[in-house]
Amino acid sequence: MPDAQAPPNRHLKAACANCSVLELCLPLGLSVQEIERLDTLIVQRFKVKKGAALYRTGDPLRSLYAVRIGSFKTCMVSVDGREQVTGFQIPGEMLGLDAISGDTHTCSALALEDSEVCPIHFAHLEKLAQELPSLQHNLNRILSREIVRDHDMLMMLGNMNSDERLAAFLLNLSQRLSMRGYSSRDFILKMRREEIGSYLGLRLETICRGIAHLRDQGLVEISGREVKVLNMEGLKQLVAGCHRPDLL
Amino acid sequence: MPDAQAPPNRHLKAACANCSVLELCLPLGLSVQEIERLDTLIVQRFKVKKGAALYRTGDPLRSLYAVRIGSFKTCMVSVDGREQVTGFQIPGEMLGLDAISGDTHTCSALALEDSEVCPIHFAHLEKLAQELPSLQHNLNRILSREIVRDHDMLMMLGNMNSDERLAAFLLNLSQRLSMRGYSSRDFILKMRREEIGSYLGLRLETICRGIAHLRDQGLVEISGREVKVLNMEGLKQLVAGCHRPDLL
DNA sequence: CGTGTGTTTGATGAATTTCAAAGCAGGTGG
DNA sequence: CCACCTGCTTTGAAATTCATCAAACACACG
Repeated sequence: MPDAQAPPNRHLKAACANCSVLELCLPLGLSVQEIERLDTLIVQRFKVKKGAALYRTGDPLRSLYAVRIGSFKTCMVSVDGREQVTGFQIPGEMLGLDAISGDTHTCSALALEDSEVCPIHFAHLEKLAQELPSLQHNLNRILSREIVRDHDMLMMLGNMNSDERLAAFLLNLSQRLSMRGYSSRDFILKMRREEIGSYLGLRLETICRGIAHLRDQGLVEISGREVKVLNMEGLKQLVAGCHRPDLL
Repeated sequence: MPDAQAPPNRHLKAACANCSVLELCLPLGLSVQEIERLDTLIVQRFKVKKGAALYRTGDPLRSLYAVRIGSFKTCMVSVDGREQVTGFQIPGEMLGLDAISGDTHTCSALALEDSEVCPIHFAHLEKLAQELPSLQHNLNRILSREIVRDHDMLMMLGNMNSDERLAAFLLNLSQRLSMRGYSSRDFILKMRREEIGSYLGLRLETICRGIAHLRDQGLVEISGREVKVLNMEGLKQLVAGCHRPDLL
């Protein structure tokens, strides 16, 4: 995962200079005027300290958030204190989409490192989207894409063994990072083994062993949080091997 | 699950007489005029034979679908032929939301019994939603709710053992059926053990054994596809016991 | 230098999958 | 109407994977 600094991709930054609502304005060809109107949504941007909550389960939905710098995990907590990580978010990705359904956040978003987000006031967004059909269309797509991602997760949890899950996780992260302009081969994990495990439905020890297996096969080199992908194709084959090639 | 006939709930039927887009028009208080305009979206409704596909992975998105009668499963298929069931849909529920993100269906929807659906032409829906803010808001919520549901599934797959998953599945189905006006205590499963297993990330044999366990505890009476819930509270305790009480 | 948090590795046991076989129900054709 | 398929379900026994428990290690920080 990236270090805590703005994404290096110049194209992205240029296209959406002042805001970081990449997800909202980039995918579709909005006009400059439209982007400027979008900018009016961004009344502020603010920092979240490592370990702090951007929002918590039960909080009323005020804003969606676009990650500008840093990274987050979203997680639900059960009575007995166990937590389930439902996702990791890196710069350019959205947070809070689950809250639209009931005007209340259904999970907590915690910063994995010192981070910065752009809040997007939801009521204003809906109002503006009403006037900008392409914005609305875009919002629909973003919501739908989240559904697709979740289905991919379900597929993974239903069909893959521990090593395959880990490989799929690394590939997915690698691909998302490269989309944002970071290296797809060298990156830093911002989360602990335990959090990866929760996300993949495994224990932290199983993650450690999985890492050892991938290392033994010469596919990756992982020491601590540093990841070097040595054999991208090999990783993909591992994932595709028993099951799905299309998860990427 | 219900037999293949229209939902018995008179209130629902009355409120949305000709269409079955319950999800779209009911949750929010639309005016009669608005509902009538919504009706214009429903150019037809059509039947899908048991085992037939409503749409398949890769099909272009033309319409979303509201299930009117019967039931469906959505599933993704891997190269080696294994399938992953990502959901079951009963009358009143929506199909196809995942296709919005890429204008292409990312899973296949197969009828579990002779069924009937209302297609909702998506381009028209977006157009109409532009003019009816409450409709748009509603669509946002529906999409978001799908995300919340998927997160609940992730939580379940990550935290629960086989018996707990099965109990949670039965409770969830029971609750959805009762929302549509069917009995929450007696219903017919329209899917095979194997499909339940795929959905819950388990093998069909494990489902069988789970059923036996629930029966031994006097919680349910299941013979073949017929389900009788004997102790609803007991089921809930089982689910809540080790993990999450809020899944319902 | 001690303390705390996070990671790694080993040994053991439990839960689930796999393999196998038998039972059951519904439908078809003799 | 019965016999016989075929597809689905149930149950048992063995094999495997993953979780649990436990201990050692690494590293950052006061």
